[in-house]
Parts: sequence; C-alpha cells; structure tokens
Amino acid sequence: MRERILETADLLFYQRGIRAVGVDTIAAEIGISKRTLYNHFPSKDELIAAYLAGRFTKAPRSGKPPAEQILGTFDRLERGFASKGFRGCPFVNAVAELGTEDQSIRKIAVAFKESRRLWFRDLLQQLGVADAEGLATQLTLLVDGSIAQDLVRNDPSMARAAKEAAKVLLANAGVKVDGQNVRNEGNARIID
Amino acid sequence: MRERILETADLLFYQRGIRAVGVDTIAAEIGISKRTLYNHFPSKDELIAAYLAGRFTKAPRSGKPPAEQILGTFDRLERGFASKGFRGCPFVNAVAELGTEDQSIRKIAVAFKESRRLWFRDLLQQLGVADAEGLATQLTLLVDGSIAQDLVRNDPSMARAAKEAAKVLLANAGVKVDGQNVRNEGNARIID
DNA sequence: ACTTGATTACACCGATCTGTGTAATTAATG
DNA sequence: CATTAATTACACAGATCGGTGTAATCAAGT
Repeated sequence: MRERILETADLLFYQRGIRAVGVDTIAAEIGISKRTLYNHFPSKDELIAAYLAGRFTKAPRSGKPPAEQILGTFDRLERGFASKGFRGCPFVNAVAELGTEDQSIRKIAVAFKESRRLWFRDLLQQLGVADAEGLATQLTLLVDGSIAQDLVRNDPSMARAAKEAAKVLLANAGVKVDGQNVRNEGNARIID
Repeated sequence: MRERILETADLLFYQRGIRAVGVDTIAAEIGISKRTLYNHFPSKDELIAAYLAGRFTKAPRSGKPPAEQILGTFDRLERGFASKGFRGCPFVNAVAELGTEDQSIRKIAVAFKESRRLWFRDLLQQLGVADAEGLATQLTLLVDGSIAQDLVRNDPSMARAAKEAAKVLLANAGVKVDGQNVRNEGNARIID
C-alpha cells in the first residue's frame, strides 16, 4: 500500500509539480481514502521527502571501460529526454518550486548531485586524470545543463551536444575517446 | 503603478515561487487593494507572463573582444550566484513549476534560451569558429548547468568551473584564450 | 465647480488546500 | 467465533486560492 501511494505520488509530483498536486488528487488517483494516505504518511511534506528519496537512484555500476561509462551517461540522458514523461531533474525542480529555505529537501538534492559527481570522479581517477575533481564537476554541469535545456526546449539532441562537449573535455584531460589517440605529458594534444 | 506591481511580483515570484505567491500577498506587500492589481492585470496568468517578459533582458552589447565577452558571461554569472537573492533561472523555474502544458510560458522560456544561444553564436562567428552553432549550444549547457548546480548547492564556484570548461571548448575550436597559443589546422592543439 | 478615471474598502463567491475526527466496514489471525 | 488491525465513507475544520461586485473616495484637468 505504502508503495502504491509512493509511486502514484511520484508520477503526479514529477509530472505536474509538487504544489500543483494535492493529497486528495493522489488518493483519488489510487482509489483510496485520504485517511489511508495519512495513515502511511503523517503529512504531505513527508510524502514529498519520500518521493525525492525514492528518486535517489545510484548510478549503475558496470564492467565497461570508464570512458564508455562516462559517455554512456549522455546516451542514457538522450533516451530519457526522448521518453514521453520526461520533465527535468526532480531535485532541481523541487528546489526551484519549494525554495531554498526548506533545508530537508535541499539536502536530498545536494546529496544526489554530489553522488553523481563522485561517480564521475571515481571513473576519472581510474583513467588517471590529474584533476578528476574539477573535471567531474564540469561533467555534471553538462549533464544538468542539458537537462535544463531539454526541459524548456523539449529537444533531446541537447544530450548529444553535451556528449560532444564531454568528449572534448575528456580528450583535453588525456583520456582516449572514440579511438582517438591522445598524449598527455604536460601539454595535452587533441586529435580529432 | 503598473511597474510597482510588476517589480513586486517579480521579487516575490522569483524568491518564493510562482504558485507559492498569491495575488493577495502581492497587493498586501505593495499596500494596494486587490482591485487595483486586477485593474492592471486581468488575471494572475497575465501577471506571470509579464513577470517573465520583464526578465527577458538582452545580453549586453559591448566593444570588448568576442572571446572576452563570452568568458565574461561566466564572471557575471559568478557574481550573480554570490548575490543574496539568487534563486536559479526564472524561466527554467517557471517551466519546472507550471509544467510543459502551459505553452505561452514555455515559449517565453524557449525564446530567452535561444536568444542567449544566438548571442554566443554571433560572437563565435566573429571569431571564425567553424561550428559556431554547435559550440554556442555547448556553452549554453555550461551556463544552465552552473545555474542549476548553484541553485541546489548554493556554490558560486560552479560558475568558475563552467568558465574553465568553456575555455577548453573555445581553445579546442581554435580560439585564442588567456594568451594561450592555439593552432587549428585539422588537428587542434591545446597548450596550457 | 464639474467631470473623469483611478483607487479604495470590503464583502463575497466557489473552489481547493492540508489535515482531523469518527464510526462503520473489511480482512486476516488466533 | 473473537480479536485485531487496516481501510473505508464522510463530514468538517480553518485557511487560502483566484476573481468579482459595488459603492465610496480621491485626485487631477478643463
């Protein structure tokens, strides 16, 4: 039951916005009484927090080469953009909608952003990139930038643009990409 | 009077979110009657549209070298992030909050994003960049990415990370940056 | 002084919001 | 069968929402 409530809340919150969806709407959508919903979640705020916590999915660990994993992120992004229900990053949207004052929600959003940055960083470290921290941050900018742009433009190709930029940044850091050969001894050299 | 309403609505909408601010709140904040507000704006929706239209500021035209103008964007971003009231991109926030179905608002947001992309593109063309269209798109990703990241993290240094990434992208396209020397004949070579 | 237009106070509308109280109903367990 | 726990229907609370109707007030211009 709790999961049914959560998945319905997830769908409606993400699709229409948190403030735009009332608890009555959620209960009615499932076909349960409002009382039942409040028996599982003491307040809407806790339901919102649970919704965001449920969106906190770890990045998949795979055996593929790190560079492929990194660039594969943008392929998954593009598929996500093209899928029907895509409506931007739920964490960014929540902070944008609910404001910065709500610390509990902002903390979840920060934790998610940071977890993805660290995922990038670890892969970059495996690749021997010198400034893995900085480059990981830059990659997250491309990710969130393409998400924001797709949200307003509804243009999945933004993911590909981000991927191309990521390739350049990776190559500049000495990572071999797409069979390109790159040396990185003091002066990086990009061969396209 | 109309401007007073607009600037107050701007402040409250941007700071607290559009759905979170009622017309009564706006009128009370100014100290006018709700009737007066509705005499200037027939509905809240039109007030929202006017709010976004007012946020539509053209990028400044200056006589500085194109490369400096482009990179200066990120310096201005960083100052914006560090300023007290910064709360992300009002257009992205509006779309995130009001949903994609509201076409009139989404159109304003798209127009703004596109205007900034074209501003980048024109400067890149002045620099003789081959794929000015594509690179301009990539730069907007860095801009919007840093905005989104700063919104949740409250970390103005995201603008600097975006600037560093932009430098790499520019250099890779053969633009001379920071006194770096770059050739771009077939194979770009980056010297840091 | 007279007219015109803007603004005011204020009550009111129907709808919706989060949240609660309560008593009846259902389903599983012993 | 009896107990227990969950769920139900439903009314209701108090607040807020966007928006309107109306008559009084105010200020400026001719």
